[in-house]
Amino acid sequence: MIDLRRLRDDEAYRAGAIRKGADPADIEKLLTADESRRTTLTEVEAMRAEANAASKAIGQADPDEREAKIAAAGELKARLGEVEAALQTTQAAVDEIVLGVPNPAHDSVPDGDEEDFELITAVGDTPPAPPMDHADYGEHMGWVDAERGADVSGSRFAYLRGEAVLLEFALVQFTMQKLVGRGFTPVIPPVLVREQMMVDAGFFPTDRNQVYDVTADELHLVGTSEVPLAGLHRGDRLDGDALPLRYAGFSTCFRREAGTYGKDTRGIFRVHQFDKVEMFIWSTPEQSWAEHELLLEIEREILDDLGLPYRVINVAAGDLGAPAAKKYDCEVWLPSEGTYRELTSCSNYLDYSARRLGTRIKTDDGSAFAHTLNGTACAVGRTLVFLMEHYQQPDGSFVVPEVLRPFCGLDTIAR
RNA sequence: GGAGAGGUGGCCGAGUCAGGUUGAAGGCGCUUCCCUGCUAAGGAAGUAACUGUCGUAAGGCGGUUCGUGGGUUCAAAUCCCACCCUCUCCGCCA
Repeated sequence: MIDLRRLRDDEAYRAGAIRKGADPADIEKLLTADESRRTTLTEVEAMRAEANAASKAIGQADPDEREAKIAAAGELKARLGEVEAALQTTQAAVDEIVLGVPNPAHDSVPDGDEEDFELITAVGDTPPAPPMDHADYGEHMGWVDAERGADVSGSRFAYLRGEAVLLEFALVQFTMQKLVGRGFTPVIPPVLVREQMMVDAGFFPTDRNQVYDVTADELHLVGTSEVPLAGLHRGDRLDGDALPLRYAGFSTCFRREAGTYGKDTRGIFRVHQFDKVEMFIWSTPEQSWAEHELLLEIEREILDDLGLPYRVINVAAGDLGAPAAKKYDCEVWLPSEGTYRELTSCSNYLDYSARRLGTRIKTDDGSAFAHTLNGTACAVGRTLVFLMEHYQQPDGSFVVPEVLRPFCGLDTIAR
């Protein structure tokens, strides 16, 4: 949620929101609505003070004065009711717009849209297409059964079988071990959450149609463990000395992928269900940019360890999600398509999410909102896609990346 | 799934079944000071959050909050309704 006061007072802040595509007219409307809300609030509070004083006086009044005083207080209350109704109206006007205003982009974020990213670095060679793309190769190895998946659950569902499952577990173990070494606390969170959690984590109402609902119990399947990880400190007052708090969540992720018909229909590149290790950090405002770089460093290290060629981009303002002030994408070379495709990313939300979550940090002179950051450590299914293309051999066999061998006990898998 | 008990400030815990100076007794913890070779013990004072507004500031004046949301009332921690959560017992279960 946007900081209304800063939006009012800080020109650059406002400009950052507009760079992300916020309508300047909406912002004007919001500021006007908030102005009128605060005026009305002052009025209401003055009247409440009067009413409170009147009630208090009744408690101390002589019995014979009571009747008159109660009647007077009653009138006061009626008038108060009218002004309170007006307050509700202005508050509703603010609420309607405020959740739609995105977090302003950071100064270091380039202007523009999807294609206007800033290239940070590119690592490794970009090989030509292998004999089989990942979809064919998955079938060849008996690792992916998309047909049966579709029979059982519909399109974009697949069975993962055989060594692919062992590779999945190896990836998870490898990633977790690395993160524990970096001071992350491993977490397996709930994957079904209440509506309020979705709202507080910033996914509702904007991404409602991407989420599966379990209507009978009014629960929602999370699209990422970021949601329940955000809930881990909702409403807390954190001790500044204990920060940063780093969590590594492992969970299955469920996404409806509405609006992607026809895109990425081969194999398991884009599916409704996959497993992911997600990093989530609670930080002080002073530390958060350093933590953002740390997330990128870890993501790069994982890709380096897996021997995948990739590039890092600084995503342009217009292509950032609403809560992110800055986001790096790590895009890995997908040989069959001859292009880089997103595998991981990391974002700094600053205090945008914490404001809604109500997560504060105790400070000497009061409190401040925490900063939250998140990043993909390993999106398992999609990582397998890249491994299948980069590690398949001309004879159809598969060479297991060095770093995964200790975790799955395999080195070369022949067919 | 059935039956009960309960959710109060950083923590413990009164107050709720006679609604009114109770934002909330008492204790613990914490901060400052006094005493004291040091420490412990003892003594004194202070100690909720959020928010509006005024002020350069210290701070002042208000509002809101006793699980959450509604309701009754001039007035609600206290009464009513719904929901959430925790605990105990029974049943069921990986």
